Amino acid sequence: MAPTTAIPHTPQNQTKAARRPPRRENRRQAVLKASAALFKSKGFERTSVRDIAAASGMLPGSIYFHFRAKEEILLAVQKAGIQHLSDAVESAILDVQEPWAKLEAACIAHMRVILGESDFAAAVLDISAARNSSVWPQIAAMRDEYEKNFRQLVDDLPVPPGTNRKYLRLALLGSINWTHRWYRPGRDSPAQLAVEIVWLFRCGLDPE
Amino acid sequence: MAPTTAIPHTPQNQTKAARRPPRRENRRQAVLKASAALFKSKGFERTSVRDIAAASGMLPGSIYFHFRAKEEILLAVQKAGIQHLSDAVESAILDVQEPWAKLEAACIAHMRVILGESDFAAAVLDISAARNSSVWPQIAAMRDEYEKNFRQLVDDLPVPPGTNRKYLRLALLGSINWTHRWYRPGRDSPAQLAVEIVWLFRCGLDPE
Amino acid sequence: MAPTTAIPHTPQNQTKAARRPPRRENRRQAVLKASAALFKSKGFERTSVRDIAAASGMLPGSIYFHFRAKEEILLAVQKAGIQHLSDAVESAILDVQEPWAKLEAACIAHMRVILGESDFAAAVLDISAARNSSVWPQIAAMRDEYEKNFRQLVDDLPVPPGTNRKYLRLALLGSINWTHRWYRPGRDSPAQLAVEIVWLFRCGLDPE
Amino acid sequence: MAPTTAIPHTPQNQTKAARRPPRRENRRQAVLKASAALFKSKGFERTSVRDIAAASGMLPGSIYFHFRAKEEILLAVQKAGIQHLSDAVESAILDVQEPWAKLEAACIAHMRVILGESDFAAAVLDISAARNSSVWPQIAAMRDEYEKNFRQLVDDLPVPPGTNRKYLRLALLGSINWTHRWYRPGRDSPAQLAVEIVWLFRCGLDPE
DNA sequence: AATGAATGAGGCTTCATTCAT
DNA sequence: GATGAATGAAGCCTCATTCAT
Repeated sequence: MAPTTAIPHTPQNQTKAARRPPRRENRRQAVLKASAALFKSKGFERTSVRDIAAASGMLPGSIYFHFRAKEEILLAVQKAGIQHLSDAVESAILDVQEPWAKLEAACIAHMRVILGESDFAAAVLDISAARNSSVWPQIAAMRDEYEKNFRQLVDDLPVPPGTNRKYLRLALLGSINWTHRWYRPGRDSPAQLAVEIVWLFRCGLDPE
Repeated sequence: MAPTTAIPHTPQNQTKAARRPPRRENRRQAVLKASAALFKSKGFERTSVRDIAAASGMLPGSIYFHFRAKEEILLAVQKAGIQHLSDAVESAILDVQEPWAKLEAACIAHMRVILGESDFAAAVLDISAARNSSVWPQIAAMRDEYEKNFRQLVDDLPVPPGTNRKYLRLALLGSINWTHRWYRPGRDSPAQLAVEIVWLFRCGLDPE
Repeated sequence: MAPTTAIPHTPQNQTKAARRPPRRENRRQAVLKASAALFKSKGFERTSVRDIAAASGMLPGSIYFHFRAKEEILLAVQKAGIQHLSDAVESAILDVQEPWAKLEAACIAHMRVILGESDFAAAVLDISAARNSSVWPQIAAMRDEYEKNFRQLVDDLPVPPGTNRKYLRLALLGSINWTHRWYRPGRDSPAQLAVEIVWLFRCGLDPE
Repeated sequence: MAPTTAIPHTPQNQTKAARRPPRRENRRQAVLKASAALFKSKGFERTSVRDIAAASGMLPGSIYFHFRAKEEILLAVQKAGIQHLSDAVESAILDVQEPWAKLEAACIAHMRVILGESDFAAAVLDISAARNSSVWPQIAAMRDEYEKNFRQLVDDLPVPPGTNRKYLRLALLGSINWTHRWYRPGRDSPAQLAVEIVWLFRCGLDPE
């Protein structure tokens, strides 16, 4: 008991061990946020480390205290973007049971992120810088891991026998991800778009 | 036969008008071909003018006899790629009348090009370098022009009333273009893939 | 005796003077040892303060508690290396009287150190970093001081009149120091090498 | 015959093929010369590519038209230095027959170069930058090749049976090369120094 | 005594581009 | 038509050092 009454006077001590890392982590996050925004607007290759430093309120050399190389920033941005997507999708499907509803919920969550304001998600969709970088293997692994969610969702769908589920999944993902090339906020929300697209796949068009 | 006897008197003129331009054009095409291949494998930004020159059998300075700037090469590559697509699609739908068959023919042609060996088409699908370049407006205009084909094809489709044809078109294009991110030559040919995807949109999945 | 009775009242003083400095001195020695090893294997310029810190189990900033600048580490390493040599030579010649035997003893001691495992001595022989540093004057002074030993030894030698003792000394030192560029532990020990070399100078080769 | 009368009007053509390379070669030599001087006075690591460019009358980027990397300049400087030595020694011993005289001639030539004004030879003797560079294997090979000359010269010497010729050679080379650490132009010339040193090895000191 | 974080200058190198020849 | 040589800006990154804590 004595200790517990003695320590309250020095709350810094307790928080020091808990706050220091956050400090560093904050700066790191600042770099990532600035980088994601720059990557989105100018592309990875056209963004210089100087740009990133300036946007993060640092000097160029300081970036290298937090990241070993420019490509490690790319990796971290991609990781964060995929994590955003993953978190959103997983929490969206948590309480949904019916297969089509579950898929729809996942698509809505996915699309809300990629069409939302997250610069991170935008970075995920621009694959070309990632594919040509030295960290592509790691990025590809994370992407695959994320796509497993959709594989499961599509596999659970009640579809006519003979349906190629792989093509179905990839066609759906293509339709959905392609939206970020043309979508502009306006009449329809990302969620409505998701619903429409899932509906297209579900019901088809042929009136006959 | 007559020409061969008539022309010999002005050999320079003829060679100037008939041989030089081809020669120059040949070199230009060589640069474009090499560039498209390099852009495909390394990306635009990671391809240097030196790389292009080396792959074209020239020295760096010589490139500038054919193009005013690196980004003009990008523009020309994109133009050629879109032209390939356009030619293929237009000739494919020429003799087809039925709307769904016509769309299918277009998709098959489109997909054959983008999944084929044309480095030019691959360059077209990597939008990010183009979007961040100074020639993006011109590239965007060409892409739009090409997509008009598909707008027409989708508009001619007999679909249930209330169908959002814009979303349908974009979803279809998304599914189709997305293939170049995952397709590997093997069991199914690009044409079969196109058929499958169009079928998905046409018939839907819901067994009920 | 008086001091020992006066001090017990201030135990802090004693521990401060007797315990803390050793601790600090230990860390300092650790830095020097790590530095000597790194300088030997990578050279002074290619060794970063970070390298030294890591090899000493510290962080970069901590080095500066013990040394004001990287070049002061170089100075300290050189000083330690020369001290090793000096101690070895002085104790080796202590009980030897005969001039040639005395020189031989010195050479054996010298060569044992420079061909031994002391990273410090190796640092001494790599003159180029030292010569280009800002602490070169101090280093040069220490080297000169050490070489005085050999000057004395050579001056005491009974040699034919007309012999240029300066050249003799420098030729001998050259032969001896050069060994560290080619010697590899094996058949002959450093001491045997020293004996051979001194013998060469003493007896000459010309059979006539 | 006709051609020979037609061509004189364009003498540039002929010289173009013969002068262009020299032009490039001249600039390359300028870089090497400036580099050797800078390496001698500041050391390789403390010499920046900017320094070299400035001393060669170029901009930093231009250096890389002539050399692929800073270390390739080091390699070229070392190569030139060793070539100087090799040429000097080979031509010096060409007409000498008697073994001791031949060795002496070689030593004189060698020492004239290393104590002369050639910045290249000075670079050769500063081994530490070379040893820590990535081009060390190539440099080491060239050095070995050069030292073979001396191996031959020492092997041809008439010496008492039991003499270790390897140690003899290395001791002699040590004495000779060490001079560049202490020699200052003055009373004795490099050649006189060489004679004295060879004499030391030949005749020994022991008056008995 | 030591550390974490940052600094800012400077390192080597690449690059698109130019231009006399 | 093409080349060789150079340019100069900018690229990524490392480094010795500092300083509040």
